[in-house]
Amino acid sequence: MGIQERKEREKERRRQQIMVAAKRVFSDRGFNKSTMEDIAQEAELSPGTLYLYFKNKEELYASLSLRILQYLLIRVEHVNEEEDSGPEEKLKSLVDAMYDVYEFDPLIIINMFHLQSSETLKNLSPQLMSEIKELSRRSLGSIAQIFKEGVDKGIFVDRHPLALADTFWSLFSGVVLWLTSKKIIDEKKDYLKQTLDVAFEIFTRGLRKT
Amino acid sequence: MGIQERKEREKERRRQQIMVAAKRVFSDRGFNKSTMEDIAQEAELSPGTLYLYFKNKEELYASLSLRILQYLLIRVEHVNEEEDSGPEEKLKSLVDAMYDVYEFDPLIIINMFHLQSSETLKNLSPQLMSEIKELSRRSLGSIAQIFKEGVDKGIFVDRHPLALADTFWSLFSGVVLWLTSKKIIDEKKDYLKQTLDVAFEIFTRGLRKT
Amino acid sequence: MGIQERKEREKERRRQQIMVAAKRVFSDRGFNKSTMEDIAQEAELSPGTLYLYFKNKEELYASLSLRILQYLLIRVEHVNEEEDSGPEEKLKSLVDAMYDVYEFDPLIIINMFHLQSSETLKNLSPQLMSEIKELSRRSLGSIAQIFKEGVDKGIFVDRHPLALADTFWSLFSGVVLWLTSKKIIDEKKDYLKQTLDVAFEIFTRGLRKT
Amino acid sequence: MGIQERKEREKERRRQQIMVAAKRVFSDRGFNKSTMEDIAQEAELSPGTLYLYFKNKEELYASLSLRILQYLLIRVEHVNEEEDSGPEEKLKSLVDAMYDVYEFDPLIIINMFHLQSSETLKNLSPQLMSEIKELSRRSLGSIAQIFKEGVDKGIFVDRHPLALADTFWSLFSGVVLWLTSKKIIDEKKDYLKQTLDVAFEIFTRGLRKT
DNA sequence: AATGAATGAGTATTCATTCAT
DNA sequence: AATGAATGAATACTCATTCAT
Repeated sequence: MGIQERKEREKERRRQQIMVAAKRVFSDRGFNKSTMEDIAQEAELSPGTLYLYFKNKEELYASLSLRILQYLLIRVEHVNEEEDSGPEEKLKSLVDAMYDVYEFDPLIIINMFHLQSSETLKNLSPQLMSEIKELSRRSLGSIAQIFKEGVDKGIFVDRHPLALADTFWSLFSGVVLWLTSKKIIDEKKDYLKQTLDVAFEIFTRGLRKT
Repeated sequence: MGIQERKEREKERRRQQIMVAAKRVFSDRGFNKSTMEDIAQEAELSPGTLYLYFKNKEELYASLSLRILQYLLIRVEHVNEEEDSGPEEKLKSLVDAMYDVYEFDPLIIINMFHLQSSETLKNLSPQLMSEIKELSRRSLGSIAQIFKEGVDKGIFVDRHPLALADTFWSLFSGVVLWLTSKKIIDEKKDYLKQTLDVAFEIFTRGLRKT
Repeated sequence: MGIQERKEREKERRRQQIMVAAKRVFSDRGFNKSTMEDIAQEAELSPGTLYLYFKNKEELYASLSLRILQYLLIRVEHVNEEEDSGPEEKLKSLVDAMYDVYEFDPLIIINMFHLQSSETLKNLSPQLMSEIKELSRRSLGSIAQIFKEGVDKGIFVDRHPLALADTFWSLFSGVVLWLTSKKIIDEKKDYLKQTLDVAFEIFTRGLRKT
Repeated sequence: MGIQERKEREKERRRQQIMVAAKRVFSDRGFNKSTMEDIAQEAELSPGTLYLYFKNKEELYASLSLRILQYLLIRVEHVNEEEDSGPEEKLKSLVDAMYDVYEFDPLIIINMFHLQSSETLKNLSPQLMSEIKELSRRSLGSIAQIFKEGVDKGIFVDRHPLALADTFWSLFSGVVLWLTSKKIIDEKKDYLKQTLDVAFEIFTRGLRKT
């Protein structure tokens, strides 16, 4: 391993360290209430150091989103590659994948939502932004592929696969957001898994042709 | 009409004037990018005046949410009161009601989501907060009532009515949020209504017992 | 005096108050070492208030320059309007005017120099910038007019009046800057008036045709 | 050549390398907008290395000034050593020398001016500061010597030679600064040489006794 | 009741300088 | 000697909120 390579690895480790801290702080306080100072403290670094690895606060935040999207894409593509599964089985695997993604980082939904603000996107480097767009597009496309297979085989109702993919994703993110919200308002917990189960069950039933 | 009462009415009118302005500004720029100055200007009032009617920025925002929730509750209760309708018809009316609520104020979803931030809730007066909680609870309860009827009559699958209500609400808010988000990222438009139709159709199909 | 007018006057007074404080602080420490906090303190105001009257630090600084330029232009035009004076007398009056301008605000030279930085001009509002340019142009034009008269009457050497005006201004500003600089390096004082006298005397002699 | 000496020479070469880079960067962006990082990059060194050769940013900047002053002194003393020239010829040579100095480093004027800031001088080592003072004093003294000769021989007007030297230097630096400034404000160019010619011509004429 | 000028705490970002390697 | 990653103090600017009029 050359010096160059070792340095590269060290640098990547630092980036990860910062992202882990940022994730914790952003999760706790949300984007606007989190300060770079907070994140620096959490990472046991100085504020200045953060800027050696991320152009600005927005880009640090977006980098978190990118990481989740990457994980999401990998999982979804993996589902699509299951050779022996039919559409129904793949849909089930997809639901499992979504659980995993959520557990990998519960922030995923809020991240995705945050990216909505056009103001936000102003400070993102074009490169990072196009990466995010691309990943988002590919993930959804991959999900749509599963539905297309079901539709083509006459197993799922004949609707546009992308509309089905949007519905699937909306159902997932809607439940997560809504229950996260309720958790705080009503102080209830752990209702999430059950509701997700009910939601996906009904969705799957509704999807079947007969 | 006594002087007292006339004053009260005048005060309420002012509140409404401010809320209308606030809704426009918040819709445009989102909560964090909107300044009290902006809202005051939109309402053709001075910043100081806003504080005569609302304790702070958070409370002004939450008041908007409250108004939408009130409208939501009225619509949903109205659906429940339809004497001659069966569960399927009521579900259909409910979907129509959701469209109306969304058109009454597209911010509804984002508002609901904003309330999630625990930081936010710190600045809310206990009274306003309990009103919001109560309305939220009653609206959901009223939605659940529709599902309960369907379940009881053996028309809908036998799941907990509140879980069904949560799913219904999640599906609606998820679609709105997700497509709002996509609109900006992918520059597409008007896909919302179609996707909502597909989503609710599948949900309704999935809900039926056979 | 109407309320509107009184308010306008009050506002102008505040602007002046801030400019006086800014002038003191900038004189003391120079542009870069002066903080808005310093100026606010000197003006016995809060930092935020400064921004109610000036868009940013650059614009506050440039406003000082503008004021001096206005004074300069008035003085120089006044010289040009002397009916009974010949070019020599006007040149003498011009020198007196320059003394006055310097005493009105010794910062004038440094201000003019500061405006040189193209970086600086980026933050100026186009309006303020064009005002400064215009005043600068007119002042120099007015000075050139004096020289033109002398040249036309065959009293001054036949050189381009604008070049003579530039030389005159350069001599003045050069002496001020250089001696200001020396004052600090060598801790000498009061040498300025003498040197300016010598400088202008030689310039005037050199200007005469024979 | 001993090892000690070779090291010394190597060290001096590095210093020069840094100063060349610094001159380029400072010329481009001015003192405040230039970062040590910029200079290090231009010199193809790391920021840390700069501090091995210069105590701080101020001292690096002042070292540039010192170098120009050294060049100035050499040129001026050379003029004084012209055996067969009379005061008028020497004055002409002096003007040529000033052109050369300016071309050697156009920053000279701005450098000299920068040293004015008393804040700046706080960070200079006493040694460097006294060197600069000394060089400045000797250069001016050498210029004054030329004027003294002219005054003594009855060729130049009878004024204090040092005052004449200050005037001469002020005229030169004033023209350079003023036209540099105008170049940016009015977008004109190449007017410098002409104006300097006019300025020095008038100065020379004004200096002659009759 | 209404105003709107004033406040001042809060924060992202920069960059000269240091120091472990 | 040279590096360059890390530091953290410094600062322009914003904006929710107050309060004298």
